[in-house]
Formats: sequence, C-alpha cells, structure tokens
Amino acid sequence: MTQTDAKPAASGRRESRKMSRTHAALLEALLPLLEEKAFEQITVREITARAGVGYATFFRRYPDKEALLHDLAAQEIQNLLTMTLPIFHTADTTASTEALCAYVWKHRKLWRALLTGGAAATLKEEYLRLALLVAEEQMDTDAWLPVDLAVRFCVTALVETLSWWLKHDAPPDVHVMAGIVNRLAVQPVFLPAD
Amino acid sequence: MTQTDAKPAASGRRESRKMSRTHAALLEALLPLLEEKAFEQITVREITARAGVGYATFFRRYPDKEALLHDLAAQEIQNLLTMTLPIFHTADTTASTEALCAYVWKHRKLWRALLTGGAAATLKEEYLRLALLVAEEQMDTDAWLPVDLAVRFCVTALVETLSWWLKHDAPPDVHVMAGIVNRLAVQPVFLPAD
DNA sequence: CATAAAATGATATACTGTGTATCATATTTG
DNA sequence: CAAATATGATACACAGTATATCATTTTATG
Repeated sequence: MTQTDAKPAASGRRESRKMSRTHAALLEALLPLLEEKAFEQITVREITARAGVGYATFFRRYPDKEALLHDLAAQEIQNLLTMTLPIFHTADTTASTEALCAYVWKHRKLWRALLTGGAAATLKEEYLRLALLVAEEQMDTDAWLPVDLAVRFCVTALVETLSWWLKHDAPPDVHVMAGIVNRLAVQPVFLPAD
Repeated sequence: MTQTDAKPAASGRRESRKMSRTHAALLEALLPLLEEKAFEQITVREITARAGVGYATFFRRYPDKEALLHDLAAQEIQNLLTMTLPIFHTADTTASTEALCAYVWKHRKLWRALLTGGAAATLKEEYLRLALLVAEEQMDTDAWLPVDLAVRFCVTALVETLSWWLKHDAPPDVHVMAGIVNRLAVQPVFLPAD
C-alpha cells in the first residue's frame, strides 16, 4: 500500500531507490510500534530509530506523525469503505457484511494495529469523512433518522465491533461476527417499524 | 459537583476556604475552555490563567490535566450511568431512554462541553469502565452477543448519538431523540430474533 | 567513468509544554 | 498574636517537535 506518491511534491518526479527505501522503512516501522503502544505516545524518534533512518529525514517526507499514519492507512480505509457501501444497497445485507468481515479478518494484522491502538480515533475520523462524502447521494435511510447521524452511527458501531473482534482473545469466526455486526451496526438503521 | 474531596490526601483533612476557591476556580475555568477547543490542546497554563491561579498551584491539587477533567466529570458520569441502567431492566425501554435524554438535555451545557470536545474519548472510557463493572451482574443479554461487547456497543452508540444531538444546529426534541437512541443504541441488543 | 544533483545522517537550535523545587507572601487556624 | 499552610512567582530540568545547516553518500546522467 502506497509505495508511490507519498509526497507528490507538485510536479511528478520519480522516487529514487533511496527515497523508496526510506519511505518503506518508515511505513514498516510504524506498524509494529502501533501494536506495542498507542499512536499518541509513539515518538518520531522511535519511528526513525526503528526504521534505521535519521531523525530529520522523517520531516523531509512527512509534516508530522499523523501524515505517516494517514499514508499507511489511506488505501486500506478506502478498501474497507468500498466493501462497506454495498451493504446499504442490497436487500439482504448479510452477504455484504460477511464479505466485509472476511476482508478485515484476512488483513487482521494490519487492522488490529490500526484499530486497537491509539490510532483508532484518527482512523475513524478519516473513515467517517469519506463515508459522509458518498452518503448523501448513495444512501437513503428512512426519514426518522437523519442521514448524517445514520452514517456516524454505522461507522462508529462498525469500528467499535471490529476493534472488539480484533483484540479479543478467542474471537468469533467470520460468519458469527458478521451476524453480530449486521445486527448491531447495520439493521438498526434499516428497521424503521415502530 | 465535586466541591469536596478532590485530593483526599490520605488522612481526612478539611479543605480551607482558600483551597476551595482555588479548587472551584480550576473546575470552572475548564468548562468554557472545553467549549472552545479540544481537551488535548488545552494547556495547564490556560486553565490556571483563566482561573486566576498560579501555574504551580495546579499541580498541588491535580497530578495532570486528566485528573481535573475526571474531577469535573466523575459525578456527572455516575449520574448518567444511574439513569442508563434502568433501561436494561424494563420491558418497555422507551420511558427510561426518554428520562435519560431529558436529563442530558437539562444539563446540556455541561454535556455539550464534555462530549463534543476532545474530552469525549476520556469521558467514554470512564463511562465504559463504570458500566463494565456493573454489567456482569446486572445486565443479561442473549447468548448471541457477548456481554462485554454489548456494553461497549451501548455506551459507544449512546455517546455518539448524544454528542451528535448536542452539537446539532437544530436538534430534535427530547421525545424524538429518545426514540432514535432507543432504536440505535438499545433495541439492537435486545432483538435476538434471527 | 566522471561529475552534477539529490537524499541522507548528524548535529545544533528554537520552541512549546510538562512537572518539580524553592522561597517569600498571604491567609487561615488555634 | 503566632504557628501552620496554601499560594504566587520564578527558575529549572526534561521531553518532544520542527527547522536549518553541512558534510557524506547515493543516484542519475552525459
């Protein structure tokens, strides 16, 4: 994910091997650190030390820690969103939900780091931002529930249930988890009956 | 809330008038700051400046910012939890949910500051901590949903919907909001039918 | 292969914020 | 009034961020 274009630098200039190595080293250094501690208390020094890269070099590529996290997560978030959207266009939401859970489970090492550390809040915000963009046009819930609240609820419930899943000691299998996600995060939005 | 026992200091020693004034000044200084910006980017210097209190004096009472926030919010969180619990012991959850929303609306100035700033995460954690303590004994959901996940979901959904409510420009009235909260945060846990 | 361009490492520096220590002053308590 | 103590002001050590500089290494190019 994101081997290229970390810092497009305006004009399309290629990334030398050296830059690529530095780039990859920083990305690969963050992941294990996210498994160890919360994102907020990871220092740039730790990242650069683990990456085997000079401290100042970090700021030549990223303006701050958050940019590195975004670079690491952006593509994965987009993927997850792409798998989330079909849920709201199908009569039977079960299949889509199960596909979503299967995807997360397949990439659970990455998602565990992204969701169970202190990075979760940042991740959720970015996810929410993208989701709200496509919500107005694509998603239509019943009038009793404002669309923006519906999106917020779904994303929040999804992130919460998934992070519970990924940090659980004896996690339910994909099918069972999909059922839970469906009932907690999806169905409530589509059950308008009073 | 919490005029007394901010720092029990082991042996029960009374709090002089001077201490009380300092104590109250700090608590009352945090609230307006929370309405202005996220908790993380509020500095101790700002708090003490607004409280009209020396910088070092802050650390004589609280070990850090978080302790002050906790002191400010602890009682309110307990109150909210007390109003939340009945929801899970009644057949008709509507009445309890409505009482909860009415309470939050009545204290909306405080809760808006607590939930819509960067303090929300800390608040939610504390709320969750207390809720999990009483969950095992009091709350019983259907077997398909692990109790700890049920509690996490409810608290998360509750905090999310309430903070949406409090930061909304034209917020729904208490009755309508109670209906939304009921459907999004409460019912999903109690609708076991497949 | 030689040379210019570019990225890096190492280091110094400015800055912000935290938390502690000290001491003179003001206030409370007995 | 006198002792105890809370406060204000200040200095300080410390950690982390972000920038700047320059010598060195690597890469690109003729």
